Amino acid sequence: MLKITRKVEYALIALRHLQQNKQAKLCSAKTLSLKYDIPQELLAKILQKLSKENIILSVKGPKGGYKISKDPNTINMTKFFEIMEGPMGIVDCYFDSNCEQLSGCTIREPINRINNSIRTMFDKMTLADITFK
Amino acid sequence: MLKITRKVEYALIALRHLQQNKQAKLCSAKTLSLKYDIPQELLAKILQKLSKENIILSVKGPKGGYKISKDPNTINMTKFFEIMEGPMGIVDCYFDSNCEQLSGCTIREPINRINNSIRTMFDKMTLADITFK
DNA sequence: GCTATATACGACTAATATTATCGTATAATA
DNA sequence: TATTATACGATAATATTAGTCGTATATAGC
Repeated sequence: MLKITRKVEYALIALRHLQQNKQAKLCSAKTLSLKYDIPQELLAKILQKLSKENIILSVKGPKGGYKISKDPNTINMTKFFEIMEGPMGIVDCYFDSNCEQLSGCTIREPINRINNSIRTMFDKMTLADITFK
Repeated sequence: MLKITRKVEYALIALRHLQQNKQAKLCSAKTLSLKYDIPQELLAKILQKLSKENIILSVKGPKGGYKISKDPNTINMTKFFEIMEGPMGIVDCYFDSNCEQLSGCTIREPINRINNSIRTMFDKMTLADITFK
């Protein structure tokens, strides 16, 4: 429980690399997958998602690849997690209105307090805290 | 990601009930499962685990059941989560020394900082924050 | 223009983890 | 001794996550 997924791990490793190894230089999915032993197709998809959200920039063709396109200090971890995996919460009830427990659930309020605490914590952290420090 | 499991949810709902409905009175797994629409066998196992850890007390036989046996103010959420699901961390690397990435992993330090933040947060919360408030 | 290399992306399969059920044993009440 | 309850290991069902495959598109270099 309370685990980040490998997708998120891979994304962070890749972003850290892109951040630290000269912002100007392009780096391909293949290069990263070999260097960090990450399945290439999977990493490619992750990078595509990050590119779609303009966190990194992609260039097609030979000599193509990815590079950082946004200051990682400007992206907080809540946003990053939600880009990677959708709405973040330790339970789904806030987003999933189909929960058949909803009416009888007795722990929604306390759970939401925990949710908010976690959110607040991640709101205060930025990608740079992970990719640079 | 970062979700609590249903086992934990069920445990919290049951504990809240036991806590609020007269500490002295025994309550069976069946009663709770009917009231909160939780699969009986599953709930029973959860209660057995809590009983093994002396958070609740179990009594066998007809008229048997469970009741709170420890002040929920004395059990912090880190301990509770670890009773329910084992070691808590947003990644396994701290516990799983088999991670083949370990040597090359570049995000262990920042990830551990997040881990510690979450732990610290849950260390400060007690079961009573959920079962009573 | 052609070839090689790279991103883009949807569909699919495999692996793993979670959730739930079943069977059987034991204890205690009446 | 019949009934009701906990104890617990084994297994089945389901959901989630991880990884693969096929195809399309862009572009650099020859």
